Amino acid sequence: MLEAKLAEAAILKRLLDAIKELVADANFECNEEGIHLQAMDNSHVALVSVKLDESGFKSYRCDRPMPLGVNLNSLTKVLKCAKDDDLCILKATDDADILSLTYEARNSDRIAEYDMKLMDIDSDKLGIPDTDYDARVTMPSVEFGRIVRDLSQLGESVRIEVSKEGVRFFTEGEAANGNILLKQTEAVGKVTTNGSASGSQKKKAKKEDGEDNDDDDDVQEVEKDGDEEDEDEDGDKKKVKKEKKKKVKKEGEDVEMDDDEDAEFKADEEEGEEEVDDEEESSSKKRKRAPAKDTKKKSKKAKKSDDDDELPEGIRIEMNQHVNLTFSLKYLVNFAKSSSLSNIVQLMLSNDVPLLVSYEFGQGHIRYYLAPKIGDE
Amino acid sequence: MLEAKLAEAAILKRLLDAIKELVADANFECNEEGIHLQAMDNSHVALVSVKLDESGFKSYRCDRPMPLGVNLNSLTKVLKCAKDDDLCILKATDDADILSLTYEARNSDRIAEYDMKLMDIDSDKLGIPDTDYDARVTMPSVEFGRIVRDLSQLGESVRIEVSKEGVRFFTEGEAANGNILLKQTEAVGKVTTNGSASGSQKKKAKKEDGEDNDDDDDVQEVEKDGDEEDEDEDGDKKKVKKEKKKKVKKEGEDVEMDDDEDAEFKADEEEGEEEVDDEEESSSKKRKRAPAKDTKKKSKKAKKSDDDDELPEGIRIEMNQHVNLTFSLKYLVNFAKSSSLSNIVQLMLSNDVPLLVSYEFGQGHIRYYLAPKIGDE
DNA sequence: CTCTGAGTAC
DNA sequence: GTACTCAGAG
Repeated sequence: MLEAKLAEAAILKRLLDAIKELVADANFECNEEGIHLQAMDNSHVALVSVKLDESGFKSYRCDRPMPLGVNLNSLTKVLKCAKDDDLCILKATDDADILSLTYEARNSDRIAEYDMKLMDIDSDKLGIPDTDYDARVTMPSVEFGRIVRDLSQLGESVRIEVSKEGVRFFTEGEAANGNILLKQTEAVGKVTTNGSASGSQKKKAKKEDGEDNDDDDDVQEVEKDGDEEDEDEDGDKKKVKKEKKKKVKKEGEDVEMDDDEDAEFKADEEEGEEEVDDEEESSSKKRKRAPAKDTKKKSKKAKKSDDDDELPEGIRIEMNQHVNLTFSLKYLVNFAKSSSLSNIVQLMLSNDVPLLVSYEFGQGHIRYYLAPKIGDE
Repeated sequence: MLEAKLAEAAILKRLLDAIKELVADANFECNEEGIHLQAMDNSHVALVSVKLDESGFKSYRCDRPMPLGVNLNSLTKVLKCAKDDDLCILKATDDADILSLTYEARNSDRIAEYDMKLMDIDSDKLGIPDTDYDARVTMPSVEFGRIVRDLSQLGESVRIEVSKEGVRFFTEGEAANGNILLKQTEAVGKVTTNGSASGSQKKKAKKEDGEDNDDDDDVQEVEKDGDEEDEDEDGDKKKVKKEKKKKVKKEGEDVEMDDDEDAEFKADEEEGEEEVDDEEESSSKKRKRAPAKDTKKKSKKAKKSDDDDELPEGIRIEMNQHVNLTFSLKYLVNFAKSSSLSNIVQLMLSNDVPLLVSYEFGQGHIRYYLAPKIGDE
C-alpha cells in the first residue's frame, strides 16, 4: 500500500494545474523512491515527466511498486477541495482501484477525505535517453512564460537560437514578426547570485547580463552597476541592494539539478542550491509581475527542505555549440504553467533533438520534452 | 408612511447580493417592528426570510403596515449607487408605489436620492412552523461556504449527518466521493464563551462546548468552562454579563431568532446578542482564520454598532438526536452568499423537515429553508 | 490605501 | 471562457 503525507496540498494543486491541460489520464507510478508520472500529451507530441521524491514528503511509505491510473481532471477537482496549507495524505491499497486523499486543516478541526476511482491505463512509458545538450538556458520561469505568451499572440511557432550572442526567440506572424534576445546576465561583481557557473562551465557560455527586470533578487551587499549599454543595468542594481542578509549560494554547486543531465552543465546547478540563511525572510516577497525578476526565493531551495528558494533572477546561458530549433508555441505556453512551481526554468537544447524544459522544486521536478518542428511545417 | 434610516448602505447591498439570484421580486413588509421579506425562490424549492429589526435602524418610523413590492434586480442597481458607508434612508408614502432611497455621505457633502417604482406582488406568505430542531451546527460562515462550494464540484447533493462524532458532509460524484468531518472545537480552558444554551433547551441537547472559538464572546469576567457535556447553562450566563451598556437584547431573548424556532435552541441565541461595551472598537477586527481560538474578543459588538462580529471561530455542535438529511448543493451554495452578512452561520436540522440555514447580523437576520431530498432523487 | 487573488456573472 | 466585482493581504 501507499501512504504518502505531503506537508502542503498546494504542491499537488500546482502540479495538476501545470499538466491537466496537456494530459487527460496518467499513471502515477509509486515505488519506494517516490512518485513518478510520465505521459505523452493528448496529441502525442510532447512528453511530461514529473517526479516527487520520497524525501519531499513528510512521511512516505510504499510497500511495493504500484501504478495508480488517474484521471487528471477528476484529481484536479478533488484537489480544489483542499486548502493550500492543508496537510495532504495520499493513500491507496494494494489493489489500487481507489486513491484516497485526506486533507487535514492545520488545526485539525476539519478533516476531509475524498475517494477517487482509479483506472487502468496502459502506460507506454518510453525511456528518455540521456542527452548531452548543446545548450542550456536558465532563466526566471515567469520570464519564459511571458516570452512564449507574447510570441504566441503573433505566430504559431518560435525559433529558438542560442549563439554566442545569447538566446533569441523568433516568431513570424501575419500581423507582425517578433524576436526577443536574452543576453546572459552580467555577473555581478560579487555577490551576484546567479553569477556564473562555477568552474565547471565548460564551453564558452557567455553571461552578460541583460535583463532589466526589476528584480528583487537577493543579491547581497555587493553592488553592481550595470549600465552598460542598454538594458539591464538597473535590473541588477536593485537586486544588489536587497539582499542584506542572505548569505547566498555560492558553494552549493552540484547539488541541484543534476539528475538527468550530467556533466555537461552540471556546474551551474548550484544556483538552485543556494540556501538562504535562516533569517532570510527578508525582502524576498515580491515576485509578482516584474518581468524578469522575481525574487521570490522560493523555488528550489534545496530539494529537501520544504521550501526553497533559488536565485530569483538573471539569465544564464551555457552552450557548447550553436543551436537553432523551431517549436510549437502552443506547447511552450502550456509548459510555462509550471511557473508556479519554481522561479527558475531551464531550457536544454541540441539540434534535432527534443527540447527539454525543466522546473525543479523542493519536492521534485517537472520536465517537458518537445520535438522540434522540421522544415517549415 | 415609512421612513427608515440605516447607518450603512452596505447592509442592504449585501442583503441584496445574497438573495437576488434566488428571488426576482418580493414584498418588503414594513410595519412598526421593522421590515420583513419572505419569498420562495424562483423555482419554489427554497424559502428565504429576511428580517431587519426596527431596532437595527438609526431611526425608524412606519405608521401602518405596508407591503412594498420590489423588483430585486432594480433595487440591486439602485443600491450599487450607494457607497458602503453611506447613510441610507428608505422612504415610502402610504400609497406605496414608490420607494425612495437617499444616500448621504458620511460628511454629508453628497446626498443622492433614487426613486424606484414599486409593483404589486401577491405574497403567498406561508407560515413557517416553529420547529424544535434536533441538531444545530454553528460554524464560521466562510467555512460553510467553502464546504458546499467544494462539494458542489463533485456532486449534486450533499448528505449532512450530525452525530456524536461531529457533523459530516458527504457527497457522491462521478469522479470521486468526498466527505468532510467537522468536529466541535475543543473548548478552551475557560473563558470559553459559547457555553451552552441556556435553560430552554429542552431536548437532550448536548452541548459540549467545544468551540474553541475565540470567542470573543462577550463573556465577561466570568469564566465558564463549558465542558460539561451537555447542557447549557452557560448560555445564559454569558449574556447576562455582557450587557453593559446596551440596552439590547438581553431581554430580548426572544428577539433573536426566535421567530421560527423556539424553545429548542433559543437560549443560544444570545450569542448574537452580546454587546460589547462602548469602547469596543477594540480589536475586533480579526476574526479571520484562526482555527479556533484566538482571543480576540471583539466580536459582536452589538447589533447596533456597525459591525458585529461574532465569535470568529470554532464550530459548535448541539444535538438531541442523530440526523441524516440530503440536500441540493446548488441551493446551499446560493445560501452561502450570505457570508458577507455574518461571520457565523447556524444550520438547524431535524430529520424529514426542511433545513434552516440562518445568518444573524446586527440589524436582523437572513434565513433560508430548504426541504431535504427524499430517497435517491 | 493599493495590489492580488478568488468567486460570480455574462 | 472571459470579464467584472468583492474580499483579503501587504
